[in-house]
Amino acid sequence: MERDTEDRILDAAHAVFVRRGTAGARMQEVADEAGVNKALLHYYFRSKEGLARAVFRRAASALLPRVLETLRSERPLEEKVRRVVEIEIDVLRESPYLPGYILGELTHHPERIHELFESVAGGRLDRLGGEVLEILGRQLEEAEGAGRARRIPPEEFIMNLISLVIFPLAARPLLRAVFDLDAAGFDDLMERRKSALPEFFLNALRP
Amino acid sequence: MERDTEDRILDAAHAVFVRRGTAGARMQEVADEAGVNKALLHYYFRSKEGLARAVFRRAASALLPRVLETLRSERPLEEKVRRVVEIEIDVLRESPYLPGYILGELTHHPERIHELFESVAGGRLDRLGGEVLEILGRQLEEAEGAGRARRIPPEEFIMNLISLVIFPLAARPLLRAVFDLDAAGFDDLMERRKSALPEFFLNALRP
DNA sequence: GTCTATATTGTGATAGAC
DNA sequence: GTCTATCACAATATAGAC
Repeated sequence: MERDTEDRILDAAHAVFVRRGTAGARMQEVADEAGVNKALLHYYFRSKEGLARAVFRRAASALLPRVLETLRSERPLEEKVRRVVEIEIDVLRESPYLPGYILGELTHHPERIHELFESVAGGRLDRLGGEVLEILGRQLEEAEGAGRARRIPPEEFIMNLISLVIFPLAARPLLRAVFDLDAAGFDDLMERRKSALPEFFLNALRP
Repeated sequence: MERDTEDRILDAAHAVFVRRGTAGARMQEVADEAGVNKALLHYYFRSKEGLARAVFRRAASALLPRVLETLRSERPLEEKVRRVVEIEIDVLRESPYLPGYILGELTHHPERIHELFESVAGGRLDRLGGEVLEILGRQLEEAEGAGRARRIPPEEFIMNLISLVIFPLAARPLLRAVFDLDAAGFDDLMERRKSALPEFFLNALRP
């Protein structure tokens, strides 16, 4: 059965906007990709800006919520690290343009951060962030008390983990050039990273 | 004394293109910022694409060469780590949009990677990359032999170091939102990072 | 080298038939 | 809801005077 037209348009817009960036995307290309007429895009989303917001919200939803939920859970730290790494690498293998798109949008349209807020935790990203910090802070203190970890603030924990996972995928073309890798070589590198990265990261936490 | 007109235009274009992204930048805005007429931009750079290439090359030159040179030198590993962190944080404090711009451009115009090649090492980025890998590989082996480090491939060393330095600056608006920081709070975080990050990273290398 | 004026095309958006 | 036709203007690029 055919999907809803609105959904088809949003799917098409997602593909086009993420690949080209909002400013570089063309409404005509979205219409072609969705197999409908340009006018329909305006019927459903009123303007290019409206479509851009919807796409950005959806893109952010694909990346953030699962990671934040994992970090907020009561699993042990070691498991959190392994899960976050695996989730992100798997999601982004299917969507190689996603991290570059989000970082580019945040840079060139900083006001889009509001969309990101609304796409997560019902607009209370700061509150969710606070919860995550609290839980991680507690876990890190416990690990420190038990001599299993050195002292490290939860902000640093999150920032470093996310950096290590996302950046190589956002900088894919650059890394491929510097390391002289073809597409398959890069995929191998990422597959190895699923175990190498947790090892590296957990080693950094040792006392 | 007045600078060269061509330089003034390139400076203006750099400011505008980095802030707006290539697709979002307007030639009129560049002309206004440079204090000249639109037509002059075409006189010096022929087309918007020509200007975009010049800007991208220049932006890449601000980030990559110093880091690659540092990594290629014969300094001890510990010092390399500290220097790379300090250089990048200082450069990017002055140019907050730079990493997001570069990652966005690489995502939306992957062919720009050629500009990046030419801006570094006279077009032999892969060769320079190879040299860096060789030197770092040797240093890491020595450290491993002396029991000062665990086994880690040089690709992983570079990838992880660069990720940890650049990503938080590229994702600045996101981190500010999640951690609920104002501009000054974020600057503090980065200043602390100059010592916290080398500590974290070097700890990860221990056997 | 630098400007004004203009050509030309691209692009988001709307009106109105079906 | 979906289409065709068209508008209005934005944006790159060029011609030609000074």
